Amino acid sequence: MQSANVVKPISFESDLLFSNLQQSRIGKTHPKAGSDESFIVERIYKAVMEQRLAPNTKLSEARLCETFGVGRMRVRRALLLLSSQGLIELQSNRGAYVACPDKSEANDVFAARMLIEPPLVRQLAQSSGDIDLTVLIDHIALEDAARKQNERTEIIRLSGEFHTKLAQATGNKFIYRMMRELVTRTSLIVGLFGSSENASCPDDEHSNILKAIQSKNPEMAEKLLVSHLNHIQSGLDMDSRQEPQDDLAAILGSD
Amino acid sequence: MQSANVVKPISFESDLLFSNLQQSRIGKTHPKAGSDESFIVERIYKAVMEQRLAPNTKLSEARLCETFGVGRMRVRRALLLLSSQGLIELQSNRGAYVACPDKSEANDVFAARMLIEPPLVRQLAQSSGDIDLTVLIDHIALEDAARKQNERTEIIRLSGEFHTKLAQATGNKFIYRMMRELVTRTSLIVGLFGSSENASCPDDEHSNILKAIQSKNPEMAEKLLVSHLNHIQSGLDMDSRQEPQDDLAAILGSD
DNA sequence: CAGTTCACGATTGTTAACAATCTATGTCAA
DNA sequence: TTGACATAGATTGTTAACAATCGTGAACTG
Repeated sequence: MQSANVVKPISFESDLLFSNLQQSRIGKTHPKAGSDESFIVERIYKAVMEQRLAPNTKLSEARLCETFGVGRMRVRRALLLLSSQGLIELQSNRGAYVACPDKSEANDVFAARMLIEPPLVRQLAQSSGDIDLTVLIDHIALEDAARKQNERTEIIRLSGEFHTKLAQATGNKFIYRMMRELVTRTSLIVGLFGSSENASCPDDEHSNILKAIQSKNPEMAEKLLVSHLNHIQSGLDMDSRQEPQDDLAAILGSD
Repeated sequence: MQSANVVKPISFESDLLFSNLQQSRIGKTHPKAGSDESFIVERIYKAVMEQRLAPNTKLSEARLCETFGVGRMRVRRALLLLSSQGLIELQSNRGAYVACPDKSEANDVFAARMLIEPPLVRQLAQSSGDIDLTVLIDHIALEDAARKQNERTEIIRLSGEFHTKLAQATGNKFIYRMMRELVTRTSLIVGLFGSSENASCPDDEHSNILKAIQSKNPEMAEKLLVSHLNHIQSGLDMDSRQEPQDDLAAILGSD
Protein backbone atom coordinates (compact mmCIF):
# COMPACT_ATOMS: atom_id res chain seq x y z
CA MET A 1 0.00 0.00 0.00
CA GLN A 2 1.67 3.08 1.26
CA SER A 3 4.79 1.18 2.06
CA ALA A 4 6.61 2.54 -0.96
CA ASN A 5 5.48 5.99 -0.18
CA VAL A 6 8.51 8.10 0.37
CA VAL A 7 6.43 10.89 1.75
CA LYS A 8 8.56 11.09 4.83
CA PRO A 9 5.78 13.14 6.29
CA ILE A 10 7.18 14.57 9.35
CA SER A 11 9.82 16.00 11.14
CA PHE A 12 9.62 14.86 14.57
CA GLU A 13 10.50 11.25 14.31
CA SER A 14 13.35 11.09 11.90
CA ASP A 15 14.75 14.45 12.70
CA LEU A 16 14.13 14.55 16.37
CA LEU A 17 13.81 11.12 17.79
CA PHE A 18 15.43 8.68 15.45
CA SER A 19 18.86 10.14 15.83
CA ASN A 20 21.17 7.59 17.38
CA LEU A 21 18.66 4.89 18.06
CA GLN A 22 21.25 2.20 18.36
CA GLN A 23 23.13 3.50 21.32
CA SER A 24 20.39 2.70 23.74
CA ARG A 25 20.40 -0.92 22.72
CA ILE A 26 23.49 -1.36 24.83
CA GLY A 27 22.08 -1.00 28.27
CA LYS A 28 19.51 -3.66 27.54
CA THR A 29 19.76 -5.81 30.58
CA HIS A 30 18.52 -3.30 33.07
CA PRO A 31 18.23 -4.75 36.52
CA LYS A 32 15.35 -2.40 36.97
CA ALA A 33 11.90 -1.81 35.64
CA GLY A 34 9.44 -4.16 34.05
CA SER A 35 10.19 -3.66 30.42
CA ASP A 36 12.51 -1.41 28.58
CA GLU A 37 10.55 1.54 27.35
CA SER A 38 13.06 3.76 29.08
CA PHE A 39 14.81 4.50 25.83
CA ILE A 40 11.60 6.00 24.47
CA VAL A 41 11.33 8.20 27.53
CA GLU A 42 14.97 9.17 27.24
CA ARG A 43 14.65 10.06 23.58
CA ILE A 44 11.66 12.29 24.11
CA TYR A 45 13.23 13.77 27.22
CA LYS A 46 16.30 14.66 25.21
CA ALA A 47 14.24 16.16 22.41
CA VAL A 48 12.47 18.38 24.91
CA MET A 49 15.72 19.39 26.57
CA GLU A 50 17.10 20.45 23.21
CA GLN A 51 13.95 22.41 22.49
CA ARG A 52 13.26 20.52 19.31
CA LEU A 53 9.95 19.17 20.51
CA ALA A 54 7.89 22.31 20.87
CA PRO A 55 5.19 22.60 23.50
CA ASN A 56 1.78 21.39 22.40
CA THR A 57 3.22 19.12 19.76
CA LYS A 58 1.04 16.09 19.49
CA LEU A 59 2.63 12.73 20.10
CA SER A 60 0.34 10.22 18.50
CA GLU A 61 0.67 6.62 19.51
CA ALA A 62 0.76 5.19 16.02
CA ARG A 63 3.53 7.51 14.96
CA LEU A 64 5.64 6.77 18.00
CA CYS A 65 5.11 3.08 17.40
CA GLU A 66 6.59 3.14 13.94
CA THR A 67 9.23 5.62 15.00
CA PHE A 68 10.64 3.40 17.69
CA GLY A 69 9.57 0.12 16.17
CA VAL A 70 7.72 -1.06 19.24
CA GLY A 71 4.21 -2.06 20.08
CA ARG A 72 1.51 0.24 21.29
CA MET A 73 1.87 -1.03 24.83
CA ARG A 74 5.42 0.21 25.22
CA VAL A 75 4.50 3.57 23.80
CA ARG A 76 1.56 3.96 26.12
CA ARG A 77 3.68 3.05 29.11
CA ALA A 78 6.29 5.57 28.06
CA LEU A 79 3.67 8.25 27.62
CA LEU A 80 2.26 7.54 31.04
CA LEU A 81 5.69 7.88 32.60
CA LEU A 82 6.37 11.10 30.73
CA SER A 83 3.06 12.51 31.87
CA SER A 84 3.83 11.63 35.47
CA GLN A 85 7.03 13.63 35.12
CA GLY A 86 5.04 16.50 33.72
CA LEU A 87 6.82 16.48 30.40
CA ILE A 88 3.70 15.73 28.45
CA GLU A 89 0.01 15.99 29.12
CA LEU A 90 -2.44 13.20 28.49
CA GLN A 91 -5.85 14.30 27.35
CA SER A 92 -8.63 11.81 27.54
CA ASN A 93 -9.45 10.30 24.18
CA ARG A 94 -7.44 13.03 22.53
CA GLY A 95 -3.87 11.92 22.91
CA ALA A 96 -0.57 13.09 24.32
CA TYR A 97 0.79 16.60 23.89
CA VAL A 98 4.08 18.10 24.91
CA ALA A 99 3.47 20.12 28.05
CA CYS A 100 2.88 23.80 27.56
CA PRO A 101 3.59 25.68 30.79
CA ASP A 102 1.78 28.93 31.35
CA LYS A 103 2.98 32.08 33.04
CA SER A 104 1.97 30.92 36.48
CA GLU A 105 3.71 27.60 36.14
CA ALA A 106 6.82 29.34 34.90
CA ASN A 107 6.91 31.45 38.02
CA ASP A 108 6.49 28.38 40.16
CA VAL A 109 9.38 26.65 38.45
CA PHE A 110 11.74 29.53 39.06
CA ALA A 111 10.49 29.97 42.61
CA ALA A 112 11.19 26.31 43.28
CA ARG A 113 14.65 26.58 41.76
CA MET A 114 15.36 29.68 43.81
CA LEU A 115 14.42 27.71 46.88
CA ILE A 116 16.50 24.64 46.14
CA GLU A 117 19.52 25.51 44.09
CA PRO A 118 21.11 28.16 46.34
CA PRO A 119 21.37 25.84 49.37
CA LEU A 120 22.44 23.11 46.97
CA VAL A 121 25.49 24.88 45.60
CA ARG A 122 26.26 26.24 49.03
CA GLN A 123 26.39 22.70 50.33
CA LEU A 124 28.51 21.58 47.40
CA ALA A 125 30.99 24.35 48.07
CA GLN A 126 31.14 23.51 51.75
CA SER A 127 31.89 19.85 51.31
CA SER A 128 33.93 20.24 48.21
CA GLY A 129 36.69 18.00 49.51
CA ASP A 130 34.91 14.74 49.76
CA ILE A 131 32.79 15.14 46.68
CA ASP A 132 33.58 14.18 43.14
CA LEU A 133 33.47 17.19 40.89
CA THR A 134 34.86 15.56 37.79
CA VAL A 135 31.37 15.23 36.36
CA LEU A 136 31.05 18.99 36.46
CA ILE A 137 34.54 19.66 35.16
CA ASP A 138 33.99 17.34 32.24
CA HIS A 139 30.66 18.93 31.61
CA ILE A 140 32.11 22.42 31.32
CA ALA A 141 34.50 21.03 28.75
CA LEU A 142 31.59 19.58 26.78
CA GLU A 143 29.81 22.91 26.89
CA ASP A 144 32.86 24.74 25.61
CA ALA A 145 33.34 22.27 22.80
CA ALA A 146 29.71 22.50 21.73
CA ARG A 147 29.92 26.27 21.76
CA LYS A 148 33.04 26.26 19.65
CA GLN A 149 31.37 24.02 17.09
CA ASN A 150 28.21 26.11 17.28
CA GLU A 151 25.97 23.11 17.73
CA ARG A 152 22.81 24.83 18.79
CA THR A 153 20.73 21.97 20.14
CA GLU A 154 23.71 20.51 21.92
CA ILE A 155 24.46 23.83 23.58
CA ILE A 156 20.90 24.23 24.77
CA ARG A 157 20.74 20.77 26.26
CA LEU A 158 24.13 20.91 27.94
CA SER A 159 23.29 24.33 29.25
CA GLY A 160 20.39 22.88 31.14
CA GLU A 161 22.11 19.69 32.12
CA PHE A 162 24.79 21.59 33.97
CA HIS A 163 22.24 22.29 36.63
CA THR A 164 21.07 18.70 36.87
CA LYS A 165 24.68 17.66 37.21
CA LEU A 166 25.12 20.07 40.07
CA ALA A 167 22.44 18.04 41.78
CA GLN A 168 24.01 14.82 40.62
CA ALA A 169 27.27 15.83 42.26
CA THR A 170 25.61 15.71 45.65
CA GLY A 171 25.17 12.00 45.13
CA ASN A 172 21.63 12.35 46.42
CA LYS A 173 19.13 10.55 44.22
CA PHE A 174 16.18 12.65 45.35
CA ILE A 175 17.83 15.99 44.87
CA TYR A 176 18.90 14.84 41.45
CA ARG A 177 15.40 13.84 40.45
CA MET A 178 13.92 17.10 41.65
CA MET A 179 16.41 19.20 39.78
CA ARG A 180 16.00 17.14 36.67
CA GLU A 181 12.30 17.77 36.66
CA LEU A 182 12.72 21.48 37.26
CA VAL A 183 15.38 21.87 34.61
CA THR A 184 13.33 20.05 32.02
CA ARG A 185 10.42 22.30 32.73
CA THR A 186 12.70 25.30 32.51
CA SER A 187 13.72 24.20 29.06
CA LEU A 188 10.10 24.21 27.93
CA ILE A 189 9.61 27.63 29.46
CA VAL A 190 12.66 29.15 27.85
CA GLY A 191 11.51 27.74 24.54
CA LEU A 192 8.14 29.37 25.00
CA PHE A 193 8.93 32.73 26.54
CA GLY A 194 12.55 33.26 25.65
CA SER A 195 14.17 34.90 22.73
CA SER A 196 16.60 32.85 20.70
CA GLU A 197 19.66 34.54 22.17
CA ASN A 198 19.14 33.48 25.72
CA ALA A 199 18.07 29.98 24.88
CA SER A 200 21.31 28.91 26.48
CA CYS A 201 22.97 30.20 29.58
CA PRO A 202 25.61 32.93 29.22
CA ASP A 203 28.99 31.55 28.35
CA ASP A 204 31.07 31.59 31.47
CA GLU A 205 28.56 31.76 34.30
CA HIS A 206 28.57 28.02 34.72
CA SER A 207 32.32 27.97 34.77
CA ASN A 208 32.43 30.69 37.43
CA ILE A 209 29.99 28.87 39.62
CA LEU A 210 32.05 25.73 39.41
CA LYS A 211 35.22 27.67 40.26
CA ALA A 212 33.55 29.09 43.35
CA ILE A 213 32.61 25.59 44.40
CA GLN A 214 36.09 24.27 43.79
CA SER A 215 37.64 27.07 45.83
CA LYS A 216 35.23 26.23 48.65
CA ASN A 217 33.54 29.57 48.67
CA PRO A 218 29.91 28.91 49.55
CA GLU A 219 28.88 32.57 49.65
CA MET A 220 30.32 33.26 46.24
CA ALA A 221 28.89 30.11 44.74
CA GLU A 222 25.44 30.89 46.02
CA LYS A 223 25.63 34.50 44.93
CA LEU A 224 26.75 33.58 41.43
CA LEU A 225 24.04 30.98 41.09
CA VAL A 226 21.30 33.33 42.25
CA SER A 227 22.32 35.97 39.78
CA HIS A 228 22.61 33.30 37.12
CA LEU A 229 19.04 32.18 37.71
CA ASN A 230 17.94 35.79 37.68
CA HIS A 231 19.65 36.27 34.34
CA ILE A 232 17.75 33.40 32.88
CA GLN A 233 14.44 34.51 34.27
CA SER A 234 14.84 38.15 33.32
CA GLY A 235 15.61 37.11 29.78
CA LEU A 236 12.07 35.86 29.45
CA ASP A 237 9.14 37.87 28.25
CA MET A 238 6.25 36.40 30.14
CA ASP A 239 3.58 38.42 28.39
CA SER A 240 4.42 38.20 24.73
CA ARG A 241 4.47 34.48 24.45
CA GLN A 242 4.96 33.14 21.01
CA GLU A 243 1.85 31.15 20.29
CA PRO A 244 2.65 27.53 20.85
CA GLN A 245 2.72 25.81 17.53
CA ASP A 246 0.27 23.00 17.55
CA ASP A 247 0.95 19.84 15.66
CA LEU A 248 -0.04 21.32 12.31
CA ALA A 249 2.72 23.86 12.27
CA ALA A 250 5.29 21.34 13.36
CA ILE A 251 4.25 18.73 10.88
CA LEU A 252 3.70 20.91 7.86
CA GLY A 253 6.89 22.80 8.49
CA SER A 254 9.00 19.89 7.35
CA ASP A 255 7.70 19.32 3.81
CA MET B 1 -6.13 -19.62 62.86
CA GLN B 2 -4.24 -16.73 64.23
CA SER B 3 -7.03 -14.34 63.50
CA ALA B 4 -7.45 -13.63 67.19
CA ASN B 5 -3.82 -12.74 67.39
CA VAL B 6 -3.51 -9.18 68.52
CA VAL B 7 -0.71 -8.66 66.06
CA LYS B 8 -3.27 -7.95 63.40
CA PRO B 9 -0.76 -8.55 60.67
CA ILE B 10 -3.36 -7.79 58.14
CA SER B 11 -4.49 -8.76 54.82
CA PHE B 12 -3.76 -5.84 52.73
CA GLU B 13 -6.82 -5.76 50.61
CA SER B 14 -9.85 -5.71 52.83
CA ASP B 15 -8.28 -4.02 55.78
CA LEU B 16 -5.99 -1.64 54.06
CA LEU B 17 -7.30 -0.78 50.71
CA PHE B 18 -10.99 -1.48 50.66
CA SER B 19 -11.78 0.98 53.40
CA ASN B 20 -14.00 3.72 52.03
CA LEU B 21 -13.93 2.70 48.43
CA GLN B 22 -17.07 4.61 47.62
CA GLN B 23 -15.83 8.08 48.36
CA SER B 24 -13.53 8.17 45.40
CA ARG B 25 -16.41 7.48 43.07
CA ILE B 26 -17.45 11.08 43.50
CA GLY B 27 -14.67 12.82 41.66
CA LYS B 28 -15.30 10.67 38.64
CA THR B 29 -15.30 13.21 35.89
CA HIS B 30 -11.73 14.29 36.19
CA PRO B 31 -10.79 16.84 33.59
CA LYS B 32 -7.35 15.33 33.68
CA ALA B 33 -5.58 12.14 32.82
CA GLY B 34 -6.47 9.41 30.42
CA SER B 35 -8.39 7.10 32.68
CA ASP B 36 -9.15 7.14 36.32
CA GLU B 37 -6.76 4.82 38.03
CA SER B 38 -5.84 7.66 40.32
CA PHE B 39 -8.01 6.28 43.07
CA ILE B 40 -5.95 3.11 43.11
CA VAL B 41 -2.80 5.16 43.42
CA GLU B 42 -4.34 7.25 46.17
CA ARG B 43 -5.47 4.24 48.13
CA ILE B 44 -2.07 2.61 48.07
CA TYR B 45 -0.39 5.92 48.78
CA LYS B 46 -2.58 6.34 51.84
CA ALA B 47 -1.90 2.82 53.02
CA VAL B 48 1.83 3.48 52.79
CA MET B 49 1.51 6.79 54.59
CA GLU B 50 -0.30 5.09 57.44
CA GLN B 51 2.38 2.40 57.60
CA ARG B 52 -0.10 -0.37 57.07
CA LEU B 53 1.49 -1.54 53.87
CA ALA B 54 4.86 -2.76 55.03
CA PRO B 55 7.92 -2.51 52.80
CA ASN B 56 8.48 -5.49 50.55
CA THR B 57 4.84 -6.46 50.62
CA LYS B 58 3.96 -7.95 47.29
CA LEU B 59 1.20 -6.28 45.33
CA SER B 60 0.02 -8.89 42.89
CA GLU B 61 -1.97 -7.77 39.91
CA ALA B 62 -4.73 -10.31 40.32
CA ARG B 63 -5.34 -9.38 43.91
CA LEU B 64 -5.42 -5.68 43.20
CA CYS B 65 -7.83 -6.34 40.35
CA GLU B 66 -10.40 -8.02 42.54
CA THR B 67 -9.72 -5.60 45.38
CA PHE B 68 -10.57 -2.56 43.32
CA GLY B 69 -12.88 -4.26 40.90
CA VAL B 70 -11.04 -3.07 37.82
CA GLY B 71 -9.29 -4.69 34.91
CA ARG B 72 -5.65 -5.59 34.78
CA MET B 73 -4.88 -2.61 32.61
CA ARG B 74 -5.86 -0.08 35.23
CA VAL B 75 -3.90 -1.89 37.85
CA ARG B 76 -0.81 -2.05 35.73
CA ARG B 77 -1.03 1.64 34.94
CA ALA B 78 -1.42 2.41 38.61
CA LEU B 79 1.58 0.26 39.47
CA LEU B 80 3.67 1.98 36.85
CA LEU B 81 2.76 5.37 38.27
CA LEU B 82 3.52 4.26 41.80
CA SER B 83 6.87 2.92 40.72
CA SER B 84 7.73 6.18 39.01
CA GLN B 85 7.06 7.91 42.32
CA GLY B 86 9.29 5.42 44.03
CA LEU B 87 6.58 4.05 46.27
CA ILE B 88 6.85 0.59 44.85
CA GLU B 89 9.41 -1.29 42.87
CA LEU B 90 8.66 -3.25 39.73
CA GLN B 91 10.72 -6.37 39.26
CA SER B 92 10.75 -7.90 35.85
CA ASN B 93 8.50 -10.93 35.61
CA ARG B 94 8.28 -10.99 39.39
CA GLY B 95 5.74 -8.35 40.22
CA ALA B 96 5.41 -5.18 42.29
CA TYR B 97 6.70 -4.79 45.81
CA VAL B 98 6.34 -1.95 48.26
CA ALA B 99 9.61 -0.04 48.22
CA CYS B 100 12.08 -0.99 50.91
CA PRO B 101 14.57 1.84 51.43
CA ASP B 102 17.97 0.94 52.73
CA LYS B 103 20.23 2.86 55.06
CA SER B 104 21.81 4.86 52.30
CA GLU B 105 18.48 5.89 50.82
CA ALA B 106 17.24 6.87 54.24
CA ASN B 107 20.18 9.21 54.67
CA ASP B 108 19.51 10.69 51.26
CA VAL B 109 15.89 11.36 52.13
CA PHE B 110 16.77 13.20 55.29
CA ALA B 111 19.56 15.07 53.58
CA ALA B 112 17.15 16.21 50.90
CA ARG B 113 14.61 17.28 53.47
CA MET B 114 17.28 19.17 55.40
CA LEU B 115 18.10 20.97 52.21
CA ILE B 116 14.58 21.91 51.23
CA GLU B 117 12.41 22.26 54.27
CA PRO B 118 14.37 24.89 56.20
CA PRO B 119 14.29 27.46 53.39
CA LEU B 120 10.69 26.45 52.81
CA VAL B 121 9.41 27.31 56.29
CA ARG B 122 11.64 30.34 56.33
CA GLN B 123 9.93 31.58 53.22
CA LEU B 124 6.52 30.77 54.61
CA ALA B 125 7.26 32.76 57.74
CA GLN B 126 8.53 35.68 55.73
CA SER B 127 5.51 36.00 53.50
CA SER B 128 3.02 34.95 56.09
CA GLY B 129 0.73 37.83 55.32
CA ASP B 130 -0.30 37.03 51.79
CA ILE B 131 -0.43 33.28 52.24
CA ASP B 132 -3.33 31.16 53.29
CA LEU B 133 -2.46 29.24 56.43
CA THR B 134 -5.90 27.87 57.13
CA VAL B 135 -4.88 24.53 55.65
CA LEU B 136 -2.22 24.23 58.31
CA ILE B 137 -4.41 25.48 61.12
CA ASP B 138 -7.12 23.01 60.23
CA HIS B 139 -4.54 20.29 59.98
CA ILE B 140 -3.23 20.86 63.49
CA ALA B 141 -6.79 20.52 64.69
CA LEU B 142 -7.10 17.22 62.88
CA GLU B 143 -3.90 15.99 64.44
CA ASP B 144 -5.08 16.92 67.91
CA ALA B 145 -8.39 15.21 67.38
CA ALA B 146 -6.76 12.04 66.12
CA ARG B 147 -4.40 12.02 69.07
CA LYS B 148 -7.27 12.43 71.51
CA GLN B 149 -9.11 9.52 69.95
CA ASN B 150 -5.89 7.53 69.83
CA GLU B 151 -6.35 6.55 66.21
CA ARG B 152 -2.92 5.22 65.45
CA THR B 153 -2.92 5.03 61.68
CA GLU B 154 -4.62 8.38 61.42
CA ILE B 155 -2.03 9.95 63.66
CA ILE B 156 0.83 8.54 61.65
CA ARG B 157 -0.57 9.73 58.35
CA LEU B 158 -1.49 13.19 59.55
CA SER B 159 1.87 13.50 61.20
CA GLY B 160 3.53 13.11 57.83
CA GLU B 161 1.00 15.11 55.91
CA PHE B 162 1.69 18.17 58.01
CA HIS B 163 4.95 18.51 56.16
CA THR B 164 3.39 18.09 52.75
CA LYS B 165 0.86 20.73 53.70
CA LEU B 166 3.67 23.09 54.62
CA ALA B 167 4.72 22.74 51.01
CA GLN B 168 1.15 23.02 49.83
CA ALA B 169 0.84 26.33 51.64
CA THR B 170 3.43 27.85 49.34
CA GLY B 171 1.00 27.33 46.49
CA ASN B 172 3.86 26.00 44.44
CA LYS B 173 2.97 22.78 42.64
CA PHE B 174 6.55 21.63 42.29
CA ILE B 175 7.56 22.20 45.86
CA TYR B 176 4.46 20.32 46.88
CA ARG B 177 5.26 17.35 44.72
CA MET B 178 8.81 17.16 45.95
CA MET B 179 7.82 17.27 49.58
CA ARG B 180 5.12 14.72 49.01
CA GLU B 181 7.59 12.28 47.60
CA LEU B 182 10.07 12.85 50.39
CA VAL B 183 7.46 12.55 53.11
CA THR B 184 6.08 9.33 51.69
CA ARG B 185 9.54 7.88 51.61
CA THR B 186 10.10 9.06 55.16
CA SER B 187 7.04 7.14 56.22
CA LEU B 188 8.48 3.95 54.81
CA ILE B 189 11.77 4.63 56.54
CA VAL B 190 10.23 5.31 59.93
CA GLY B 191 8.24 2.12 59.57
CA LEU B 192 11.41 0.22 58.88
CA PHE B 193 13.95 1.73 61.22
CA GLY B 194 11.84 3.41 63.86
CA SER B 195 10.48 2.14 67.11
CA SER B 196 6.74 2.27 67.60
CA GLU B 197 6.89 5.30 69.89
CA ASN B 198 8.32 7.71 67.41
CA ALA B 199 6.19 6.53 64.53
CA SER B 200 4.50 9.90 64.76
CA CYS B 201 6.03 13.26 65.38
CA PRO B 202 6.16 14.57 68.95
CA ASP B 203 2.93 16.15 69.98
CA ASP B 204 3.36 19.89 69.84
CA GLU B 205 6.35 20.41 67.57
CA HIS B 206 4.14 20.91 64.56
CA SER B 207 2.03 23.37 66.44
CA ASN B 208 5.09 25.34 67.53
CA ILE B 209 6.41 25.50 64.00
CA LEU B 210 3.10 26.81 62.78
CA LYS B 211 3.04 29.42 65.54
CA ALA B 212 6.48 30.63 64.55
CA ILE B 213 5.28 30.97 60.97
CA GLN B 214 2.16 32.83 62.02
CA SER B 215 4.15 35.25 64.14
CA LYS B 216 6.41 35.88 61.14
CA ASN B 217 9.54 34.65 62.80
CA PRO B 218 11.60 32.97 60.08
CA GLU B 219 14.60 32.25 62.28
CA MET B 220 12.48 30.57 64.92
CA ALA B 221 10.46 28.62 62.36
CA GLU B 222 13.58 27.33 60.67
CA LYS B 223 15.24 26.47 63.94
CA LEU B 224 12.22 24.56 65.19
CA LEU B 225 11.88 22.67 61.96
CA VAL B 226 15.52 21.66 61.86
CA SER B 227 15.40 20.32 65.38
CA HIS B 228 12.13 18.62 64.54
CA LEU B 229 13.70 16.81 61.62
CA ASN B 230 16.65 15.90 63.82
CA HIS B 231 14.28 14.44 66.37
CA ILE B 232 12.71 12.23 63.78
CA GLN B 233 16.01 11.09 62.39
CA SER B 234 17.67 10.48 65.73
CA GLY B 235 14.73 8.33 66.72
CA LEU B 236 15.74 5.84 64.07
CA ASP B 237 18.06 2.94 64.56
CA MET B 238 19.69 2.54 61.20
CA ASP B 239 21.54 -0.63 62.03
CA SER B 240 19.02 -2.83 63.74
CA ARG B 241 16.44 -2.87 61.06
CA GLN B 242 13.51 -5.13 61.60
CA GLU B 243 13.50 -7.59 58.76
CA PRO B 244 10.92 -6.50 56.25
CA GLN B 245 8.05 -8.90 56.18
CA ASP B 246 7.63 -10.31 52.75
CA ASP B 247 4.28 -11.08 51.22
CA LEU B 248 3.82 -14.38 53.00
CA ALA B 249 3.67 -12.93 56.45
CA ALA B 250 1.30 -10.19 55.41
CA ILE B 251 -1.06 -12.27 53.35
CA LEU B 252 -1.19 -15.45 55.36
CA GLY B 253 -1.63 -13.48 58.55
CA SER B 254 -5.17 -12.59 57.59
CA ASP B 255 -6.73 -16.02 57.23
C1' DC C 1 19.96 -38.43 52.75
C1' DA C 2 21.41 -34.57 49.88
C1' DG C 3 21.36 -32.46 45.70
C1' DT C 4 19.76 -31.86 41.05
C1' DT C 5 16.37 -31.93 37.38
C1' DC C 6 12.09 -31.61 35.48
C1' DA C 7 7.40 -30.41 35.14
C1' DC C 8 3.48 -28.01 36.65
C1' DG C 9 0.93 -24.07 38.37
C1' DA C 10 0.84 -19.32 39.05
C1' DT C 11 2.05 -14.77 37.69
C1' DT C 12 3.54 -11.38 34.62
C1' DG C 13 4.40 -9.61 29.73
C1' DT C 14 2.62 -9.05 25.02
C1' DT C 15 -0.32 -8.91 21.23
C1' DA C 16 -4.25 -8.22 18.50
C1' DA C 17 -8.92 -7.58 17.92
C1' DC C 18 -12.82 -4.88 19.45
C1' DA C 19 -15.30 -0.79 21.45
C1' DA C 20 -15.71 4.08 22.31
C1' DT C 21 -14.57 8.63 21.29
C1' DC C 22 -13.17 12.44 18.69
C1' DT C 23 -12.12 15.13 14.22
C1' DA C 24 -12.98 16.26 9.78
C1' DT C 25 -15.51 16.28 5.63
C1' DG C 26 -19.55 16.76 3.03
C1' DT C 27 -24.48 17.50 2.64
C1' DC C 28 -28.56 19.91 3.36
C1' DA C 29 -31.45 23.69 4.59
C1' DA C 30 -32.22 28.45 5.84
C1' DT D 1 -22.85 31.83 2.00
C1' DT D 2 -23.34 30.07 6.49
C1' DG D 3 -24.75 27.14 9.91
C1' DA D 4 -26.12 22.74 11.76
C1' DC D 5 -26.20 17.97 11.23
C1' DA D 6 -24.75 13.42 9.90
C1' DT D 7 -21.52 10.26 8.37
C1' DA D 8 -16.81 8.33 7.77
C1' DG D 9 -12.20 7.99 9.04
C1' DA D 10 -8.76 8.11 12.37
C1' DT D 11 -7.25 7.78 17.08
C1' DT D 12 -7.48 6.33 21.68
C1' DG D 13 -9.33 3.11 25.40
C1' DT D 14 -10.39 -1.64 26.79
C1' DT D 15 -10.62 -6.39 26.88
C1' DA D 16 -9.37 -11.06 26.47
C1' DA D 17 -6.66 -14.54 24.77
C1' DC D 18 -1.94 -16.00 24.17
C1' DA D 19 3.16 -16.28 25.24
C1' DA D 20 6.94 -16.12 28.35
C1' DT D 21 8.89 -16.38 32.76
C1' DC D 22 9.38 -17.63 37.51
C1' DG D 23 8.69 -20.33 41.84
C1' DT D 24 7.55 -24.60 43.84
C1' DG D 25 7.44 -29.27 44.70
C1' DA D 26 7.89 -33.88 43.32
C1' DA D 27 10.63 -37.31 41.34
C1' DC D 28 15.01 -39.06 40.39
C1' DT D 29 19.94 -40.04 40.98
C1' DG D 30 24.32 -40.13 43.24
